[in-house]
Amino acid sequence: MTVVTRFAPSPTGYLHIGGARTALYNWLFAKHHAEYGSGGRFLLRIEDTDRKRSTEDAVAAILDGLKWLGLDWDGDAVSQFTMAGRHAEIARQLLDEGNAYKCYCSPEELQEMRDSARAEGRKTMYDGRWRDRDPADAPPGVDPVIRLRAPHNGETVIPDMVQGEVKVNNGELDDMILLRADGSPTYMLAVVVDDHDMGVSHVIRGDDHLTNAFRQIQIYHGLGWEVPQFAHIPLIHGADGAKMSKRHGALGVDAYRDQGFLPEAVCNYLLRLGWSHGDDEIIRRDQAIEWFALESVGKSPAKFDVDKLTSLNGHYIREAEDARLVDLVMPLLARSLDGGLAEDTESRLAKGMAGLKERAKTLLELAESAEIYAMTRPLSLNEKAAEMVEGDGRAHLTSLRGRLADVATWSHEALETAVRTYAETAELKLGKAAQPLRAALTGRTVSPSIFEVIEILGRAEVLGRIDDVLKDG
RNA sequence: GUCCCCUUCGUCUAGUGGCCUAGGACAUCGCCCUCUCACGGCGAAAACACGGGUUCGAGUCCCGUAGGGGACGCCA
Repeated sequence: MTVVTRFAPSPTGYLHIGGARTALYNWLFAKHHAEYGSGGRFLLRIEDTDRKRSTEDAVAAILDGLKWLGLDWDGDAVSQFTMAGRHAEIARQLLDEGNAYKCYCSPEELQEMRDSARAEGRKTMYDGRWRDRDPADAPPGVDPVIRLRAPHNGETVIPDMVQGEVKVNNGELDDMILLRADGSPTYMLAVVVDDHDMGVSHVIRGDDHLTNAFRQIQIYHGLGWEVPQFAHIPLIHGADGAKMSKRHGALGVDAYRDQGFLPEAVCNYLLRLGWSHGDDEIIRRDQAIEWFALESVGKSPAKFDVDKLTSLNGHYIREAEDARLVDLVMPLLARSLDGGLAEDTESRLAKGMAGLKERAKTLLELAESAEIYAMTRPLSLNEKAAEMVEGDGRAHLTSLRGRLADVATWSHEALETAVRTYAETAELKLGKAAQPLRAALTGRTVSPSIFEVIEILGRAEVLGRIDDVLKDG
């Protein structure tokens, strides 16, 4: 049997990190079955029935986020709103079959019902006052809502692939609204109908939907439809232990992109947040597809830890192709240097990327360290670097300038030999000579191997940068 | 308040009754490597929420307590 999963975000904002993980798990589960089972498809449905809160921008942001993460969906994204007619038709069917009824309560009346129930410590449920009332009693001029005639006795159980069997007494559940007074479907009805119509076999979503599943199962039963497999994955919590919500500082995936994270790092991190495969930490996508199973999803919520994401990101940066990193860094450099890039920045970066990427944990750090190849003369030295080219440092620099000018073959081996020879003759530790050089050539006290930097910058630029420093002061 | 769920190092987790003196990863701290910073290597510190059972034996099973979370909309 083919596995069909779906990701069903409501377009009220960006794709936040929790949603991204839900999408990842759905995608992985479908891909796993596509490659190792008897087929799998991953669908995308935009839950835009709330017209007031849904926006085009949000839809675009969500699609963008998924694409950035590399989570491609099968077929076109489905707009739930466009299915409203179908939803109403099903509500009508339920009504005709006696599994639903019209309720003429006003929103105010319901609010009172809830308020007094809570005040008295009772469950805040609809009391079913129109469940068996004669429709002839309907107040004139009031558009009714349609409610499900839910069972009052027995229990409803969710066989959940992550949470196990979760049960509730039907007495705890009230008759939910399926169709609003204006004829539009509620979320509960719409999800069930759409999942059924789209042939969804596995509903993998956040744990905050677990209690919704009870009600949805009742709708499936009312319709006589087969209930899909459920898998409610634990939520991601913020540092304070509460659910990561948008108003809680949860960031959109675009924010992580802007902070210099690679999509593969974000995916790897998200995958490991709540799921594990023994002691494995670095898990490439193809490996994830092979290994992913709902059985190994944990049951407890996890806190988001940027440090670990950052560490993973450093790993993936080191592993990334140099050319790709150059492409990612160039626009960042253009921005930070305000367009004033050295002419051969790109070719220098191509040569220097191997040394650069080893030292960066984010693309932002990478771009910052890459500035040494992009800046035009004269460089401005930071405070510590400026100190380093004073006094002894200045003297060494002067000597070193001469030695470098005389190096026959401009290779980092020959350059290193030249500098080492100088240090030995002057009876210096290599660092005493290397640091002033680094300061003069990069304006900083930290950089890739200074010999590599010298080679890449080229003789003219190197001598020029040294002269700039020796000139002033 | 009611219902549902969760509980192993600071964090993510391994662990499915004996292999646990509880393993790995991130973070932290030391040492090594070293032209700086990283990377890498080695090492340290760090956890089974608590209380009862069941069992020859419990981190692993059961019950309770505490703590945390989620859901209780004509939102999704």
